[in-house]
Amino acid sequence: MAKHSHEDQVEQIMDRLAASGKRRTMSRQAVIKVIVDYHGHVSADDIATRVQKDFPSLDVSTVYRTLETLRELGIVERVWFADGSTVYHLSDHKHHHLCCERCGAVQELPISALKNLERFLLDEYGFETHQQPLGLFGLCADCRRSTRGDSS
Amino acid sequence: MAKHSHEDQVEQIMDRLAASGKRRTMSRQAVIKVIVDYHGHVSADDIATRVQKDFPSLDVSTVYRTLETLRELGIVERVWFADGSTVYHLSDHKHHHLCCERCGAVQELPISALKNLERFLLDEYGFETHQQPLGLFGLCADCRRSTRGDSS
DNA sequence: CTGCTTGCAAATAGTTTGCACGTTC
DNA sequence: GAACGTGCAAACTATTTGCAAGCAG
Repeated sequence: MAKHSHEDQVEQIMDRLAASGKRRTMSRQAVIKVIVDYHGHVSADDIATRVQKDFPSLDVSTVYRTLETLRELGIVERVWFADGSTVYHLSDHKHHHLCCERCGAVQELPISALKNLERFLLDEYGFETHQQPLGLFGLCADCRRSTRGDSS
Repeated sequence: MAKHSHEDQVEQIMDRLAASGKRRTMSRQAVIKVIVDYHGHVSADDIATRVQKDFPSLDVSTVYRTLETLRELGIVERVWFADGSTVYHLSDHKHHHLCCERCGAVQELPISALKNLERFLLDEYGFETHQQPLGLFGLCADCRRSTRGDSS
C-alpha cells in the first residue's frame, strides 16, 4: 500500500464525501486538511483555530458539523481521553495514545498492542472489548529517565 | 481488614473530613452516602438526583463542591469513560470498568488485571502508566451469548 | 461569634441547533 | 433553481464561581 501525500488523502476523503452525495466545500476541505495534517488526536477547537488562520469566518459550528458528517461516513472517530479531553482522528489511523503527564507528549500505540489484554478479558471475564482507542496517562521514556536522575 | 457497613463507611469518611478541618454537614453526609451505596461509578447528576429525594433543596453546585473536597482529600476520584461520561468513585475501591454497550451493565475489573499490559508498555515503550481507572466498552458475557444464538 | 458551607443565580466551556442566506450540483 | 451547507446567534449540558445568608465549631 503506497503512502499518499496529505493532499492526496484530503482529495480522497473529499471523493468519499461526494460519493455519498455530500458536497465539496472549502470549509470541509480545510477541516479535513487539518485532521490529516495533525495525524491524529486533534480537538474540535484545535481544528477551528487552525482553520481560521486561512478562513477567519469559518465558524466552530461548521467544524462540529463537518466532524459529525465525517463520523457518519466512518471517516473519523471521536475519542475521549482519560483526562476528559475529546479528540478526533482518522478511522484508518486507529491507535491508542500514551500521553505523558509531564511533558505532554502523545505517543501512538498500535491497536494490536492490546491484543493480549483483549484475549485476557475474553477468557477471564467473557467480555468482548470493542477496541476503541484509549488515552493512557503516565510518564514517557524521556521523562521517566530524567525523573530518576538521568543515565548515560 | 473487616468489611464495614455502608453507614460505618460514611461515618469514617465524615471523620476524615473533620480531621482535615472540614465541617460535618448533612449535605456532605448525604452525598457521601450515595457514593458509598452506589459502590462506584456514579455521575455528579446521579448523586444530585438521588440526594434530592431526601433533601430537595440541595443544589448540584453543592454536590460538585463536595466532590471537589473529597477529591482534594484523596477520598474519591473522577474518571472519564471512553464514551465521554464522567463518574466518581471511592479511591479505595479503585477498579477498571467493563461497560456493556448493549445492556449497559458495568462490571468491575481489578486494577491488577492490567498488570501485564503495564509491564508490556514499560518493556516495549518505556512508558510508565499511571493506572487510572479505565472504562472499556464492549459486550458482556450475557449479551455475547444471546448475540450468537445461545448455547447450553 | 467567626468563618466554612450552602443555595441561588449567573458565568464558563464545549457542543448542538434554528434560521436566513450563500453555494454546489 | 433546489437542496444542501454555512455563519451567526441562541440553546444546551456539564461544571464552576460570586455573593449573601445559614450553620458548624
